Amino acid sequence: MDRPRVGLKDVARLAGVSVKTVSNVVNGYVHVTPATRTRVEAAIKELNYRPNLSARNLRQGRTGIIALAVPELDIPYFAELARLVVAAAEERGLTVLIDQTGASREREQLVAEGFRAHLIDGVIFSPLALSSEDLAAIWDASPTSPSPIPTVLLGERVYEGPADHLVVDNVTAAKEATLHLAALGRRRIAAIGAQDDVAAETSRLRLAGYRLALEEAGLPWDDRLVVPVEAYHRADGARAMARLLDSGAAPDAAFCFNDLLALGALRTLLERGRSVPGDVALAGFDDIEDGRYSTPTLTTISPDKQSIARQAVDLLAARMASRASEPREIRVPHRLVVRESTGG
Amino acid sequence: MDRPRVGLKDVARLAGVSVKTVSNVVNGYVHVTPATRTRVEAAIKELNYRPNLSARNLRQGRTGIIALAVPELDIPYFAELARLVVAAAEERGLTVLIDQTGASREREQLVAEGFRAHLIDGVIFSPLALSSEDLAAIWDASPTSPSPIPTVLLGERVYEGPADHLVVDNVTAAKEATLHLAALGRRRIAAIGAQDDVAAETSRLRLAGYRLALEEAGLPWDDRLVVPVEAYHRADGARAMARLLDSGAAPDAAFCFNDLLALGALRTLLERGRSVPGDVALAGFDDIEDGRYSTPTLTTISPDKQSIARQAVDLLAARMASRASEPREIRVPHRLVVRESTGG
DNA sequence: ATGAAAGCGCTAACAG
DNA sequence: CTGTTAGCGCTTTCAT
Repeated sequence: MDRPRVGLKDVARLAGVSVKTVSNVVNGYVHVTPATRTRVEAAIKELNYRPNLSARNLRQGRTGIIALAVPELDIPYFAELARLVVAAAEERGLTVLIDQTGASREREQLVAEGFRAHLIDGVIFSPLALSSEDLAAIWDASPTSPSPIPTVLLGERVYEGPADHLVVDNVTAAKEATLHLAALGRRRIAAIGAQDDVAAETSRLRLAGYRLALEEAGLPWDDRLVVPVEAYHRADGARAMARLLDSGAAPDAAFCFNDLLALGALRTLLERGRSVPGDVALAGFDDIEDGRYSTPTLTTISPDKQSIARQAVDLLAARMASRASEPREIRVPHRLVVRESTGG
Repeated sequence: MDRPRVGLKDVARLAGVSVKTVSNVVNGYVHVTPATRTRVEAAIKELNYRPNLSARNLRQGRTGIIALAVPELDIPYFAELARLVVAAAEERGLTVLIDQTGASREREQLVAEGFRAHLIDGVIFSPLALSSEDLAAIWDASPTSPSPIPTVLLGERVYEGPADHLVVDNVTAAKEATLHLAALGRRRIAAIGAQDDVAAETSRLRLAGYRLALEEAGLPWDDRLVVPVEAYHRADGARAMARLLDSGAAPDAAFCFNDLLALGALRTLLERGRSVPGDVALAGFDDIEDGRYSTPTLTTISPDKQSIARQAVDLLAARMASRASEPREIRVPHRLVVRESTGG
């Protein structure tokens, strides 16, 4: 019951041609007589031949596999992104291997180092725990070390190195969201999602946008309204809002640094009998599906994920093709989507 | 700026040993003098050597990669499952390649046929569109064809063939959920998630459980309360509930065949000013995170996903090791989790 | 404990 | 248009 190993040679023998011809047929080369082509195809079918990808990869020096490194698959934003990236890659004949880093610095370092070198041709990387310094340390390492694996970085401009960046304008977007809350007449706008970690670039930028918005709206900065979180999950948002309410300095609005935090905060508010947006208006970031079906539906910043996925794959493909191109930075559009949680 | 290709040979030369010795060191074989081992390791580090996995795979005839084939990653149930499977596989030194079938029959057929043969050693497969007949057609095909790729099937017992099954007792679970609703005194319990498709085994089984529960509770069957859906997304649940309400034959409870449908239905109910569970009690299936943070929180059937993931990988590993084992069927435990949507 | 050499299945030169 | 042949980088006998 062992799987019979059938190779090009076997097909060639059966079809009465050479391996080269079979190879040509398999790879869809043009210069093959229809007659031989048919014969070869019949033989392939009869033997149920499958090309051995390992061998092909070995020969060609590439695998056609790219990695998508994300913190966690069950964060809806990354799940949605993953689906889109896989689809975009498929159109280009690339296979995607998804790597979950768990937002761990160690795992992310491995990814950046290209620990699966020779298995993957490139990586689309959404770093969370890694700082700019970490990346620099890895990529600028020793001059004798191989040049880094072709990489496209998602989310922030974290490193001035040989990688393309696909960035969302976090500062502007956060500012827009906060200004929207201010425009509703809210005066005590909380920010949920601050992070102490030096590597938390996203958090820093969104906080900066929040701060700018306060200034522009003429609202005072209040430390008690800025709530740090450990991670960007629903549970963290729920806890953060509970802390705010318990502190006595209750807000009348909150800008949450992602939708999951907002959904957690929403749960806490409703659980405690507050109305949204009546008592507290809520805005998030990411535009995940959940926010379109929660009650109230969630106002959010919507980055163009479709565009992120497509361009990430395009950039990576280009970079894999010609190793030596200049690093490019592409700004991804976003828009504020107003829904019920801010009375839209 | 081309990546210098460094191979075993280069390391061997630098360390002043043979390739075999380097290979031994890399693979952690025992019979190596500490002295040589150190020397080799230094050389590896200096050259930044990475073993070429394609070559290793070619030689060994296996890749250490398994596929997880699921309909869509941004269905939270599958995202959660994917995370767990990836983690479990990693513990066993396996890499997971996630395949999105989009619930398309064609794509699922490819997976079952092992279209990435020689790249993946086995597959954990959650078929949705494929019928038992489809699988039989593929696997029993011709006697000359190679034996199918080691496969573990998730979800239903779809095929009496050389694959292991990891099944949730859908009938019993659906019955439990429906009986729970009946026990609340609800008389007009809707079923959301019926599917016409012959291949929709899940739907059929959950519907069967619903029917059994009605009988046991002495409730009449009412066709108008059984709502078909196209897919198992929030939007379908929302539409289904809208249809129910518009039909005039409004239910006082609904068993939704998954949590996403329930969340969609919930949205419609709240949007139209109905109270949950006051006017309509709601139960789902899957126990995804969302249901723990919705308002009201969602009563649901919780299959042990951790156990599914772990056992799927274990079964697959065993099957890959010895091709000829008897197909096994393992029942995964589930429990009813009562939350606010049924007044828990 | 280490070395030499064969060959996994494929593609890319190069012939014919 | 098709055939022959040489490796891709690694593991694995078989020697030593």
